[in-house]
Amino acid sequence: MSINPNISNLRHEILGVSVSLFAEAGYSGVSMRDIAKSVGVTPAALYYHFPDKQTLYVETVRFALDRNENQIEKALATDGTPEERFMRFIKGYILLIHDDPDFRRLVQREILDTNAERQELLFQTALKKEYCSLIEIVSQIAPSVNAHVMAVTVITSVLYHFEMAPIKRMASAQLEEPLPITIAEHLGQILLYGLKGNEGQNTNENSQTET
Amino acid sequence: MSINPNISNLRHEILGVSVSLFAEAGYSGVSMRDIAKSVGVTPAALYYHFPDKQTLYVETVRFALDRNENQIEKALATDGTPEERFMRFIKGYILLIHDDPDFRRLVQREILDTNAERQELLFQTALKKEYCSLIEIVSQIAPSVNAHVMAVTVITSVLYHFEMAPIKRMASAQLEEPLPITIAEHLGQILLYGLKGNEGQNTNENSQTET
DNA sequence: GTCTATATATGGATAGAC
DNA sequence: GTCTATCCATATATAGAC
Repeated sequence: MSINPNISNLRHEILGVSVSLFAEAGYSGVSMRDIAKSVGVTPAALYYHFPDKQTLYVETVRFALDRNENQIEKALATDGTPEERFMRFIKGYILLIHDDPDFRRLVQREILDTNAERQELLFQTALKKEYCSLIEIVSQIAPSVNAHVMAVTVITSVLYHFEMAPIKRMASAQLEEPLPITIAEHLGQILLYGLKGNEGQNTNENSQTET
Repeated sequence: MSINPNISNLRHEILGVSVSLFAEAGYSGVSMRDIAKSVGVTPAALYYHFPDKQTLYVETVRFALDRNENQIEKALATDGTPEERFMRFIKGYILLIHDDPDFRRLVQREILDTNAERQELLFQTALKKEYCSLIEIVSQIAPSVNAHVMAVTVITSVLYHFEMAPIKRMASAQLEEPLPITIAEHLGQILLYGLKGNEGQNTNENSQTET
């Protein structure tokens, strides 16, 4: 949405290439020379568009967030029943996270990052909305469930699901990876039943199955 | 503890320091100088114990895995009902992942890593056992649930839960972080009910089960 | 086994030509 | 706006003294 046609093409090309490279190797795993080479310019050209590597990196993260903003908005739409919103969130995010692996990995790297300032940027601009929406939805569906644990469970489940694909293949060699929408439906059902099952028994002093 | 007293103390000290540093900043974010400085020796001393940085890194990952082997074995014990095993897995892993944040972050970095060889090492020595155990347990509890989706959901939920702590704090400022055992109980209930709720869908007669 | 000293490569960043 | 050329800090790794 915020793409201004007046702004140089090279700037956008740099950002697009940077998303891939930083997603693949992380901030310190990519040099300005790597980026310049991938774009097909000299390192000096990068410094015309960005004052330093740190700034280029932050702009890269913003760029990756921006290009998924529409999808994110759709997944967070507030119409429908809480159950519908819950499933829409999971489907929307699984698709988003599946379709843009560079975005997914960049977000995962940012979460691992210890730079407080950059983490603040990511959490404020990306994850906070999702988290608060989930808290709201979950509280409506099942007030007695710990909404924080549930929200975190949903976010981690969608955000990291596809990173486990290699394990699936190793455990059952000729397993064909299901379509993302199929995964979303299974995941949504599991988590939705998890919510409702807990709601069934509100007072849990001995909350586990009898042994 | 599998620490062999015959092996040099410095080697172990290097590995211990390396776990922290690599967990914090990743492979390319840590230099041999950084490690040497943290240990209190010169870089040359590192090269007496390890041929190069790559090898030191791989040994560091092994070291971090080894020091948690006992806990992992306990969490994977095969006695008890499937439901008991399921809860034991979640409790054991949440505790392990909570108590050794360096191990947790190192594993997360390895999962993000694109080096196929190193990923194979991690998946074979650490994650495969967990994954296969979960597939087995889940199939016993709820044969009609997609066991792969469920196993991946459980692993991602425990492995990444604590990385979302900053978000929790941002969303509700004075929220006190609950004890790991409390988190494990909530998470276990949600996921166990998710399993059973889905199972109820097909064969609707067992609301109360085994002894 | 650990140090000093150093070879050699690669990193971020800038000046000035065009 | 992009390039050539280069500065300078930092990186991995090794040789040889002790």
